Amino acid sequence: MAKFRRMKDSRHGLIMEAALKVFAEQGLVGAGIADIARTANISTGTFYLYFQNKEDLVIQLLDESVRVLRRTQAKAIESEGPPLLRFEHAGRAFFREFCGDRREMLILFLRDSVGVSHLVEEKRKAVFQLMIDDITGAIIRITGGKGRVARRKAQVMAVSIFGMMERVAYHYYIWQMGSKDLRKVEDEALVFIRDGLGSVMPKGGRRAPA
Amino acid sequence: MAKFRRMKDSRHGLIMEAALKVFAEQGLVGAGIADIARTANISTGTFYLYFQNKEDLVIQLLDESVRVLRRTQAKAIESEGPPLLRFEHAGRAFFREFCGDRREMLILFLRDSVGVSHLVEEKRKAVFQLMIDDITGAIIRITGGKGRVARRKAQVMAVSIFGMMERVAYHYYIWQMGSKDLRKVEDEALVFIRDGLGSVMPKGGRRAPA
Amino acid sequence: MAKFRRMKDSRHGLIMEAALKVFAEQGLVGAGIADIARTANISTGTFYLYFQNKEDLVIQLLDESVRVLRRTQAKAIESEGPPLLRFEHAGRAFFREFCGDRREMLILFLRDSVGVSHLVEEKRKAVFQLMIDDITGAIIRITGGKGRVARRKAQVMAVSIFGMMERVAYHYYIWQMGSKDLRKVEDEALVFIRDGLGSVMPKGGRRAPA
Amino acid sequence: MAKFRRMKDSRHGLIMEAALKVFAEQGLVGAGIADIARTANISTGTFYLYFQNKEDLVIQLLDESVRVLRRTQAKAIESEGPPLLRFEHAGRAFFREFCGDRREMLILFLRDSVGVSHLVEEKRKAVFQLMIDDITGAIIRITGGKGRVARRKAQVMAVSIFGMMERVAYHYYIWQMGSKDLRKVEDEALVFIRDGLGSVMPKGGRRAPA
DNA sequence: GATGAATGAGCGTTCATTCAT
DNA sequence: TATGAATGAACGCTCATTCAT
Repeated sequence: MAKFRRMKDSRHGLIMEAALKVFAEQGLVGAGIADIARTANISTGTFYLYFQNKEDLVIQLLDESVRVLRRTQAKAIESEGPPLLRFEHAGRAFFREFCGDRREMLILFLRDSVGVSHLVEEKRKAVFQLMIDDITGAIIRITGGKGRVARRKAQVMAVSIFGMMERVAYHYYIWQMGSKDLRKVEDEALVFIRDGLGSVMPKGGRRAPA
Repeated sequence: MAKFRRMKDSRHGLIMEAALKVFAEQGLVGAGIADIARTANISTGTFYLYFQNKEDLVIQLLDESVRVLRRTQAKAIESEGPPLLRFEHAGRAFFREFCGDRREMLILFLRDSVGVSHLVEEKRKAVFQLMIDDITGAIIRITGGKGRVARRKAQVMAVSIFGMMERVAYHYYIWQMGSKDLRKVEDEALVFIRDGLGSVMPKGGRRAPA
Repeated sequence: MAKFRRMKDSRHGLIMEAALKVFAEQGLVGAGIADIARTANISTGTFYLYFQNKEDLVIQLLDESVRVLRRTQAKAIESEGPPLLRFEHAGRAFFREFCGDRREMLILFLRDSVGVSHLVEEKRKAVFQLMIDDITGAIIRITGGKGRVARRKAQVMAVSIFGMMERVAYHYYIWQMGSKDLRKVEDEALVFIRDGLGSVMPKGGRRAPA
Repeated sequence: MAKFRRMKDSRHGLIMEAALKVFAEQGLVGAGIADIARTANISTGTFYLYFQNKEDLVIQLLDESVRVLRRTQAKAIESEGPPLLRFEHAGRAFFREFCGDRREMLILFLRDSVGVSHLVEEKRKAVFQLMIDDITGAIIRITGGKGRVARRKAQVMAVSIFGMMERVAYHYYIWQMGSKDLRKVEDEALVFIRDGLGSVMPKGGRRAPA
């Protein structure tokens, strides 16, 4: 549980941090094991003491990134207030605590791990499924929908919301295009989601944007 | 303009078709120039008569894919009816005519061209900017917003909508996860967008889903 | 059929010659692909145009060596004279035309290909079986033995004779230990075999040593 | 002398036993120091307390194997009866007590130590010389030959006989090809030798095969 | 003595790119 | 234009050996 609370504590974590940094700078393909090892101040041989191979590293990095992301989400969703507000908190946590504070993880997650190999892509599938399920559950809790139609509807929404968050993150945090006022961008994205959720809200649960 | 109306007409286009096929099957990293050449029934040497290098191929492929995508969008947006409906048509065209009919381009666009190299990533940035601008323009036309705030709002929406479409495409068309009823998925995604757009609509422009 | 009559004619053969030389000098383990390529005046990449990998090279080399060896044997066995004499010719051909003229093949065959990998060892098994069968057939022809007991006896003899030839070759040709008068060594080894064959000879087919 | 009477008594011997086992299973090249250490229940560091390096291990193993082999031979040769019979006993002892009971040593001796490195090959030369000298001595004792010609003749015979035994051992004990009735194989090999020895026997020392 | 984490030189192999034909 | 054999830099990975504890 505390295994990676501070990744730098262990050699294993140290290498992961170094890899994240190097990947963010050079891209996954452009970064060799030697680069990672150099950054982590170890030898290439030592790298293979902690990871089976480069693919294994990417998968572990993906795992860790998702663990971090879900932790921020879980904390936000457990905050006080009505469900919709807590949902909004989760969105804010994604932008601030993940995109902002763990930019390198974001880059690995959205950019470097895409289309790399069969195994990594399978891992991505699993990881996305997990995130989608989380969001789907939250939507169902908010909207109170029942039945398989409502479930599918909620799932499509979850996929949509996740896609939105991703692209906003890629656009404004990774590429740093468009408005630099990330707080406003974030607000508007969340309003968009809230209004999108409107159609499945039980009653007059929709309010004017803050 | 007519250069690629039918890619297979030219040698150049033939290679691009072959590359799309091979990339979709083996991934960009897993596919060598030799594989592409074999599929296109040419020699590796000939490949370099038409493309500077692999990167150039990817960039041209990206260009062509976006050209195709924008053509379907332009056609849909030019259809008859109120702006919101035409916007919806564009969404449908994306799913049916691009994701469905040009799956290989979709895969290149969303999977294989991600995080490949600096140059390709720059191209992606440019291409995404283009698409975002298209959508932003359409949103402004629909909502009639004015001023820089409305513009930024519209842009964030455009980014959000594009992200949604992407992830839905990736999830249901590339990974083929979740519901197999693509028509329903598509409907629900579009409803979600339409409701999201609600907050910036001039008046009671929102209707119940079809 | 004429594929390797003169190995140097083809690039493929050129590499094989180079490899034989390098292996004989540095041993199979001590010789890298780079060494072979340098000796053959090609690049490492070119090596892989002609051979799948190092193991494949060894197996092809083994194949070629055995082909050469069997050709000398076949030619000798087809000479004129009584069976026993022709058998003796084959022995002489082994020493002079294989051990003497193709020393590098001998070294690969008896030294470098031993215990290298599962695949190579399997190849060796097959190749030895072939040689043993050749000799077994010749013995049966000479002694006129019939039945399964005679066959097993002939096979054990064949294995024994082959082992003898091998060790004499290794001792005097590879290690170059003991007497330098290879002609005399060869004579005595062949006499030993002839006398050993005595026990299965039909009648008074045994003569005093020359 | 008593150092290895029971190899397992000492740590040193324990490692040697483990190495023999691992080499027989994985081949010398396929077996790493780590594998040997694991099998011997020690750490890789400890390995280097007892052996200078891998090469040293192989050389010591070769030494020990030959020591064991020569002990069985010496015991057999000291048995009662006429010289030729005692010689035959030695042959039987080789098959039963070495090939059969110490198969792992046989494998190291005939397969794994071949063509490994310059140093190991030198050791092999020395070790083979020793064995050849033993046999040469025995042959001279049996045949009563005198002079340098007889000596060379005896040496070639010794080399031949050793080669025979080797190949029979490799074929039937290591590869386990051909007849499974090892007793009969052994008988026939020994008869072959006895008859081969005939030419140098003083008088009518040759008998019909058993 | 005993450990086992750390090392790093070295290897086999790939593949985008070139160029003589 | 078209070819495809040739290139060689670059990579991932292994493993015998060392040494601080």
